[in-house]
Amino acid sequence: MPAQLPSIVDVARKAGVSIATASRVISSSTYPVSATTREKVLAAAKELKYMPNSLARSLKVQRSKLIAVLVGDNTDPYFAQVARGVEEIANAHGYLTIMCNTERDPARELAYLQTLQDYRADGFIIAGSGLSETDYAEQEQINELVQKIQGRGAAIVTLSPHSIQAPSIQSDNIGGAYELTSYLISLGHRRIAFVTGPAHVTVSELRQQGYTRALADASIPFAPELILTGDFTQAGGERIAATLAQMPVDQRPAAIFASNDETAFGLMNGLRQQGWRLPQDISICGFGDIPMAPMVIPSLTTVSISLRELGRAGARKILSLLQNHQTEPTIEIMPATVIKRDSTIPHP
Amino acid sequence: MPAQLPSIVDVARKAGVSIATASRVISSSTYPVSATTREKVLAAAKELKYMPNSLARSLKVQRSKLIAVLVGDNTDPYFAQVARGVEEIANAHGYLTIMCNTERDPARELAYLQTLQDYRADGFIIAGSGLSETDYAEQEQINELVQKIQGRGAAIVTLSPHSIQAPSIQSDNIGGAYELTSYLISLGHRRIAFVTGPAHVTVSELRQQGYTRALADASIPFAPELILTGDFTQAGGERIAATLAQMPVDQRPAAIFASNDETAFGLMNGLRQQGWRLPQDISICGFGDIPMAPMVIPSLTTVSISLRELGRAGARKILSLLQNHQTEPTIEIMPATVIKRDSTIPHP
DNA sequence: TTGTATGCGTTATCAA
DNA sequence: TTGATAACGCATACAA
Repeated sequence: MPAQLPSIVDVARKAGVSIATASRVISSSTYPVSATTREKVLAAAKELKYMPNSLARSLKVQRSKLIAVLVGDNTDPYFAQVARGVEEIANAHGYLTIMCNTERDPARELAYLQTLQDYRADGFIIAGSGLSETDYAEQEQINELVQKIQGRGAAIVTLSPHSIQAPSIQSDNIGGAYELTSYLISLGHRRIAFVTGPAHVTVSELRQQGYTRALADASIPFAPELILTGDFTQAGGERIAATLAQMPVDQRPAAIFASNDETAFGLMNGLRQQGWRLPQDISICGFGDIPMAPMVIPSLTTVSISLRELGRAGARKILSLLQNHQTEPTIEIMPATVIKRDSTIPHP
Repeated sequence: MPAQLPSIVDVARKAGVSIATASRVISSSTYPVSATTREKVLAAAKELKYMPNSLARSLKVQRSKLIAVLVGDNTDPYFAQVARGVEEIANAHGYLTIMCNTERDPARELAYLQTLQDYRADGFIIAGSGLSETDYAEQEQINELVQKIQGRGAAIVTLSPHSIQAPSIQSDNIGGAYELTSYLISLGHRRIAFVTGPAHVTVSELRQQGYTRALADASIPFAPELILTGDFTQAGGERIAATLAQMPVDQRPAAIFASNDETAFGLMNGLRQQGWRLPQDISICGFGDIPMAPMVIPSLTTVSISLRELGRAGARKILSLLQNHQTEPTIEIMPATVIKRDSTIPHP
């Protein structure tokens, strides 16, 4: 038998004022209320330990102060950092952050969009799971839903390339990969392998573009056999390490650029188990600069994309969109910087 | 000029039925509705692309289907795993998970509790930030708030020792630490150091208890100088490594038990910089078994406490509490198991 | 099986 | 400056 919480009606009664005036002081409206009655209301509220019902308020004012952050997996350091940045800004502005793990599954992404549309979330930050594939089943429904969400005045921002038509803030995947590859080249490496992420994940594809361009700009011929298929996991990296060990010695790459840090860790671990010495036998680098990157031995050369700042920027964008309603799919790029560490050394 | 979304009134009108019947089929109530009218309503809803307003529903039925998960920092792998487990179960049961980073600050914890009480969250999972200190300023307010939350039928569960009086599910910190210490002893070590967490963090204190008991049971005298003060961070571990290197050789520990994995990583890194060889010069182990633990070299011996399962258990507990209203501060213990890896070797 | 009407707790409009 | 009341969108007790 749960007890009822006092409502604003109780506060008004106890203070001996109308429910309207009670509401005015509680909601700290700009509407004029005399100092004395304000005090009375405040006193009554405190005495009753009144706590406003945000659901009722949200229903009435048509904004929930809820922000959904859709991530592939909140356990992944990449998404964790982004989500943290979002929560930081959101919380500072009185918004709540709802964590949605889509598992990079469009069906789950759609389901969460739907659920949070039902809750009338004010903002949606799509942090990942951007698939380049243009024909997955949910595509159409998602786009339609996005339209409705924007139509009712809610804001959507994507933080990676995505089929969703909405403003986007992205880290400089191409530029970062270009710089990193160029750095490897400057170290004297020419046979540089690239490990992709899961199929159709756009950030991986963009990084590959940067890699390809850097090679081209250095007039290094592209070698298809040096493109290895990973999946953004450590296990995937280890699998590739096994493959690498099978390659004829003269075909082996002198350096490997893994499209994310986890994969690089898997590579390091796997290669070491095969008896390779790091970084003497091969230079390895990753992408993302997750917290563990400086900790491993040898410390990992990688690209820092300031995930937390990306999350902050996304949240700020949501807040500004909520002010001046805009839906054009503009795109802002956040800088990425190469972090040189010990896992990459000059070519012998 | 945001467009209005269709309401159930529109659906009812379009279907040519009363609001009540429309509501019955939309909310899939058990209330009998003829097949034909049901079809009409469904058709109207689909045509209007109707999406129910969860805020209104929540306000009416007095349950929000919101679960708050209070963590110290969602970026910390410990909390990330727990939160993932919570979200997994919550989502499967139609609940939304709200991420609250308290930064281990009681003031922020209180603020979030308050905010989510305002949103009438159905469940609160306090995953961390349990302080053993009994006299921080917010103590009283938090307890009072907890009473009100439980009083209105919402559920609270803590996942670590906490001053909050509520059902709790905890991993076996004492037992795990006891087993781990015993394992070190079985390897022949006698001078075993213990690195604490931040002051007053209870999980750290419990782990220390396990450590102390294991020593006592093995009749190894307790050496106060072997208790080192850490803070659960890598940087803290590195700091301690520097201290360790200063110690007279004959006073140095043969093994170190760091109260969490991050600290152990910091130790490993710091000691290596001082020229120590691992694990030959010293055995190191941690607590938590975060994803990185098997990846570092040497792989880290630690205690696995199945964080994700802890999160799941917490969420399940919330769901069951929502059924049979209970507030007694019972406590369930989840097993912890020692994971033996390469960072610990027999004493020479 | 369907419909009417009330209320969940707010805010906002209008009149006083 | 204050107050009565409608409305936000939905679910349900009660009537029919």
